Amino acid sequence: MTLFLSTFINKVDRKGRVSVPASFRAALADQTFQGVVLFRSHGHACIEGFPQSFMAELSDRLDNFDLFSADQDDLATSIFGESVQLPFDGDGRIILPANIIEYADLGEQCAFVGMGRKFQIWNPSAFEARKSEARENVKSRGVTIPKTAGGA
Amino acid sequence: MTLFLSTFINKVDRKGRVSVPASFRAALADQTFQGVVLFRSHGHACIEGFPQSFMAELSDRLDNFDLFSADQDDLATSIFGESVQLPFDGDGRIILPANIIEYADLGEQCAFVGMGRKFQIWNPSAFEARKSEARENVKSRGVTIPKTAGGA
DNA sequence: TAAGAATCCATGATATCCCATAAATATCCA
DNA sequence: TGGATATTTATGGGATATCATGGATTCTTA
Repeated sequence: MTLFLSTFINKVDRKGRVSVPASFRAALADQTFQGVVLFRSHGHACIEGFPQSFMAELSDRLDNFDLFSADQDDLATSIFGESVQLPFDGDGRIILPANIIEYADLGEQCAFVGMGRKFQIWNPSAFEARKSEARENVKSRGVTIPKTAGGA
Repeated sequence: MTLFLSTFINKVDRKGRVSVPASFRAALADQTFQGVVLFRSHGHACIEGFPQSFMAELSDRLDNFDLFSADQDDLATSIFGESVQLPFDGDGRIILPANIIEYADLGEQCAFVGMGRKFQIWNPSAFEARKSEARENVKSRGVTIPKTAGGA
């Protein structure tokens, strides 16, 4: 199992610690770096989470932009420049930095949302809204999954 | 045999456990992940069930989208965020999460309905109603099965 | 030496594993 | 072919391990 699936709501304690769901940890077990990489999402008030090994692929994908384009520069800055690498403690928890908590408006709880090869961290009630929005978009815009390469 | 066929009604015990029909398990025997992936159906008050490999395929296809595009995000949220991955215990049972039981209104029993490459889980009496509805629709609208992909 | 981090330990809840039973099915052998 | 014996299944219950969580203790380092 290597995919991040399902949604888990865990508690953020007074120290900013939160358990990464056990199944997410299992999906990260084969990594050399035992932990996650987080950065603030561009499109939403949430946090993007990746395995450390996936960051290399992200970099490759960014190279498909023109090397000196404004877009490439912006993305690289906001992703690599702002990402944080958070190791698990002995009990599978990470400590969320203050700016992350603030950006995603995380309170006592946060939602870990599986997105396949990555995941997101949300304020639970904000995610509820996001969930219906996503479902609505898929339906109304008729978004489908392309069979092979070449999708939008 | 790799298809889910026929309908089986099994008991949901006090712990929320239910046996996956043996023939369904046989259809999943070649998988690396020994278990099923479930999510709430959009069209009906039932649960959709898939082999985990199906999710892996979806993930591969999603990789054709730009990583942070709105479409990718919407699809990943509504597909992966809302699914759950349930492993078999030693006796071929799974534990149904509370929100799944609630959504499909499952009581003491549930019906596993083979649908070919996927299956559905229903409240048995709700499924009886659904069955006659489906048969009626097929008859009145003269629905048929197209020869290959991309039919009518 | 005080503030913040990292590590360690305790605990209840829950999932996982293991075994027992009974019914249904399959298998075997005279 | 008949009938006795194995296997497989679905189901229930209890023991055990895991997980999320909170708090305490040790370690850094400013």
